Amino acid sequence: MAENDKQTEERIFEAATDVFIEKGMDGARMQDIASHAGINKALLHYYFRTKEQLFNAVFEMVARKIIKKFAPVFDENLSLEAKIRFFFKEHLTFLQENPRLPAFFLNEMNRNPSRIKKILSGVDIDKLWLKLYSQHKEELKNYNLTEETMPQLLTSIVALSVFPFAARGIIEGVLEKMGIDFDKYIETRKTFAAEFVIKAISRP
Amino acid sequence: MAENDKQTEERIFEAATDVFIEKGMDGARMQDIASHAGINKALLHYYFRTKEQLFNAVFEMVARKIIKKFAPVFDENLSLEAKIRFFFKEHLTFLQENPRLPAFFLNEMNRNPSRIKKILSGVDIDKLWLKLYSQHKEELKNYNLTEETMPQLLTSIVALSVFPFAARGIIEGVLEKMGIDFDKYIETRKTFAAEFVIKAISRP
DNA sequence: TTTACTTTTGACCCGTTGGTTAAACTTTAT
DNA sequence: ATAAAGTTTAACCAACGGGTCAAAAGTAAA
Repeated sequence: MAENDKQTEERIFEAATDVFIEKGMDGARMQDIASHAGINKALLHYYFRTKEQLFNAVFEMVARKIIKKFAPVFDENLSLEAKIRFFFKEHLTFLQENPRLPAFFLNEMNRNPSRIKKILSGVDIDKLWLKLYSQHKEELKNYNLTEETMPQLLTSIVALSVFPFAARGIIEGVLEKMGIDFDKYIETRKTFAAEFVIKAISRP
Repeated sequence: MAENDKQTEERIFEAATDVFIEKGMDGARMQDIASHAGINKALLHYYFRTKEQLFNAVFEMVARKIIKKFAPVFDENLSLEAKIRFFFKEHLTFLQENPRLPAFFLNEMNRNPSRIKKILSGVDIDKLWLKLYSQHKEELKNYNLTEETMPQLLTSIVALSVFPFAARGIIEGVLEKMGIDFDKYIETRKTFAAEFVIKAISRP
């Protein structure tokens, strides 16, 4: 039973994840989730009392998954340049496997800004920030970067990786018109973005 | 009457724009729009038969507004570097005045990908692309950029400008934790992003 | 002032949707 | 075997939400 339990609850959770990511909280229908899981709507409410609760469970899992993907950058013992290359390769591969995550996450974040604090409270951003900064203090000086420009640099790096998926529809449409394949474009991007950033921060 | 007509219809349109941008198509309620416009729900349907129709009107207007902001870059007679600086200043200022546009636009685009073709069909992307490329053929050669890397470069530029607003919630939250103001961050970004890109494409 | 027309409204309709309930069915423990 | 506990279902409910309608209010021309 604990067996079957897990199975049913997990089936529900996976179905919910799929539907919520595709349609968003507002667009998703409980009946749709139930059908996807191959069960009754009442059973859905038996495992997750309300739509809100179910959504929260899914969203938190997605948030954890996303944040986890940023962590290695702080741990790996690599030079700054190597870290940048490492990040784009790893992160873009992750997004290739989960192409709808950025749009879903960003949208739900905007829909309900109060989540931000909750998610951010779980991570000591400032600590990580300082850690990264002190790890590469020497290099950064070499690159002519101050502590002040760190937010600009880091958001730029994330932007270059995430944006193509957040705006996938339009980008795919534009690329298509010029005979370029999106997957190929992303593959190229893994190295392009890294070299782009490295060159941008290098001394002339 | 034609006077009052315009007034009412315009009030409705503006109210609809506000509500749709804030809540999205799925989250918006006709009653909410009516209240915002200070009118009856029936009157709403008198001017715009259905929710879909009203939404389409709003969305098309937003799309035009956004696309219009990209056009000048192709027309201005400036060097590539000047164009890059011009773009970031102009575009980020535009987004400061319309901070919710990116999230709304991207989300609705993902929700209904068929819009993409319709919007893209209105613009000769490939022509503009070539125009931009031929305008700066000499410089690009100088910068060591080929025609192949143009998509990577252009999407990167857009990403650096749009992403901070598409992910505003999170970025604002992170910045806040380190005592940085979002508006200040954007102000800094106008020059940072431009210099970042210019340096990235410059020869060593 | 009457007539013809447009604009605005309150009341109503009805399909959808999140959520409930009571009973049937399974499993586990005694 | 049987009682107790957990699991699953069909049927149901209330309210929400887009959309309609007929009548009232306003406007302009004859």
